[in-house]
Amino acid sequence: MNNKQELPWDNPRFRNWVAVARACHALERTLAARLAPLDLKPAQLDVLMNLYRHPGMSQHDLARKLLVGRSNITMLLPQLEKRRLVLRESDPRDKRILRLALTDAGTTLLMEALKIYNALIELAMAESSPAQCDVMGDQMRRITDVLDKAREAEALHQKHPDKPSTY
Amino acid sequence: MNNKQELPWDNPRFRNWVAVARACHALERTLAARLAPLDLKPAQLDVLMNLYRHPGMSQHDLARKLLVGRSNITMLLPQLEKRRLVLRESDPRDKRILRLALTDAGTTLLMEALKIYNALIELAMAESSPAQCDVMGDQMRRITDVLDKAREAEALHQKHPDKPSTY
DNA sequence: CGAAACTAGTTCAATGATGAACAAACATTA
DNA sequence: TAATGTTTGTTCATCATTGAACTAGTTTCG
Repeated sequence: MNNKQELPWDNPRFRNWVAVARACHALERTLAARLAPLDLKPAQLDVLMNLYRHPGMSQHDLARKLLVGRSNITMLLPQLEKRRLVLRESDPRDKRILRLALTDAGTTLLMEALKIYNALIELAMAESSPAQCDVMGDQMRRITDVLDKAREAEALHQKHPDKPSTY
Repeated sequence: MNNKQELPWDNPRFRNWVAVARACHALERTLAARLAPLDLKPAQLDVLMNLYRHPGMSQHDLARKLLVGRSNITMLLPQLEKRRLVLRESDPRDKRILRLALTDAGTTLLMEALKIYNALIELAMAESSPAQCDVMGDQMRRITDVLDKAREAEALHQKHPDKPSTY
């Protein structure tokens, strides 16, 4: 029996990544609890954050940024629109596209939520020096890049179920 | 107008944490795609991993480890039990408790899944040195600790909806 | 032009996660 | 022992997320 097969836990990268996943999950859970008074969920906060940074985004762009399906955005936005936090208007140049932007109320609520989010992050990372933080952030950005490229590469090999296959 | 109010994005900790969240989400998504051939989801892999490391766990312990509700475990386990990956047997000392353990098939499947997971992590973190990795992992473990303590502290201030309040 | 291919957004059924309320098995205390 | 409270796991209604199929608008190119 291959009993001495190397366990992934012996791999520092593996062990440390598991810690990342755990911390991420824990922080998201805590964030959800602290955002509850604003009647806002982490997913909605992500939307507001992205619209603040990139006003005029299309829903497709937003879905790509958030790494979720387009249909998710479709389900998510009407709630925010009804609460007058987000504006959705058709692009005159391309009638398929809906351009998204925050309203003033949306911006105000976002700032409230960001205070909460930022305070939580400060609490969680209080003992991490800025230098350590940057080392971590750089690694994370590299990871995101690698995975984006991997996703792209794989996308070439499997046809979209939407589009008719081009044989 | 308080137009010069400090944006969280100016805070290195905030900016770097956002990168963590993005990377985590991206990796989880990719992992889900690569686990699909095994008919296994990330949440199920988490269960198998924990049962491998801590055989004989109760469902409650497992829920705490995974940071999910107990009901989630109740919904998750029967699938794995039907696939003969997990054993669930009542503790003779305390008939409320169900002790969990992997079957041989469960262990085998776990090892397959871990190969995939480990390969993905190696790909994603290929450019991170072990030292950087450890710096990152240490920070993450600190974060998890801080948040666990915060959760504990808050738990004292709100009664369980389960239990009758003790006034 | 006009047919074919593509793109943006929506709908919908299936699946997952959540928390409150519950039942049964223990623990504690009088 | 009886009464009360606590812990474990389950049930269930609700909401979130997903991907496939669909509509409508746009581009490509013969």
